[in-house]
Amino acid sequence: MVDGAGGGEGLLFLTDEQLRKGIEAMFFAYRGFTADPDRILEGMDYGRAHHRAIHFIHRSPGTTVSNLLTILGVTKQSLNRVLRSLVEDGLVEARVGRADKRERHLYLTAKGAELERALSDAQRARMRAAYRAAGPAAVAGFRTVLEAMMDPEMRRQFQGLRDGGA
Amino acid sequence: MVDGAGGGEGLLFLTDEQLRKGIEAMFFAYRGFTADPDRILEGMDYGRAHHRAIHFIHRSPGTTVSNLLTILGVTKQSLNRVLRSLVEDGLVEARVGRADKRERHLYLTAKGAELERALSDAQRARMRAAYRAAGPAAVAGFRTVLEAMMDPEMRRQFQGLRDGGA
DNA sequence: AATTTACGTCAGCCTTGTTGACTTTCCAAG
DNA sequence: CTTGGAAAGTCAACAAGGCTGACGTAAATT
Repeated sequence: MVDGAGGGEGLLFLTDEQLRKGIEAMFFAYRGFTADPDRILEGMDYGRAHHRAIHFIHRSPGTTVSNLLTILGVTKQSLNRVLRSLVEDGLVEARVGRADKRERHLYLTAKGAELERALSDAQRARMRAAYRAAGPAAVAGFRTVLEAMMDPEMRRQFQGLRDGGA
Repeated sequence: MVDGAGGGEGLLFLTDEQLRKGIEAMFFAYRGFTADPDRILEGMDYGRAHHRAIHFIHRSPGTTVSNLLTILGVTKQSLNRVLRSLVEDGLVEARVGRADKRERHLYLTAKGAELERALSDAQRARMRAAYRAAGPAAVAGFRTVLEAMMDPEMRRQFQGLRDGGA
């Protein structure tokens, strides 16, 4: 740490300069964060939007389109385009709900799970390297600040999902 | 911290589940991170791309188009579209270099600086709140992990820029 | 003089967001 | 039972902002 962020000073480390560095760190880090999956996806007909859909279907199998809409924060029309191509290509299966036939429950096929694994392996590898380099205490701080940065609604989503809810 | 990331255990806290949570935290936090400026920009003719250009011109006044290209990681055609509208609208001034007349040195006008302030005030307010809620130790960890997550080239950019430099 | 560099621009394409209009299904009130 | 609204999902059309390719010009470099 070049500057005083890590010092033991009490409270007044929140200069505009400190905050600006945090902002830029988010910007550059997010680029790294998405770089590996983007590289895998390029050349296929898919993009980041497909990655996101696949990720959240994987982690909550059987979730509905509406659920996904809330989590991803896009319009249903936008999500639909992505979902349609994934279904057509046999990566995702959309089963009509038996309780409510309006709903589509989403599942990854074997092929979809395979792509999911390739994508998340790449992303996890970077995450793992960063975590290892930074150490457990830094990781805890990282997670704390990220949670504090979310919109309250998204934070609830995030925390709720952690306990494993579809 | 709900799970064991913050514990004092030696090394093996890097389960796939831990990593997945980190990945999702990045996703949700980045949404929050961009939400406030996006809200300000919507309605104007500008978007996130203009925000990024304005931000980096503000922090490195007199920077050239090439510099900006490297930092932002987009093509010149893409950046040019953004820059052209900012210059036309009188938010950015592009002065021909006196040492090297091929270069254009970029500066914010008073009007541009005003928008920059509105945007970064909003973003800093969120950052400040998150920092305050998380505390100094967490902030240090946050920055450490983010830096470790960047591509090496971008990390150099980031660290270089911290010491002040166009 | 020839080449390279920095920048600008035109044209066209792709991904991924948006809104608007529409169907099918469910449910609840009359 | 019917009807009317709400909810889930689909199709169409458009906009922002990435991209590549091709080309032009002025200035610097060799």
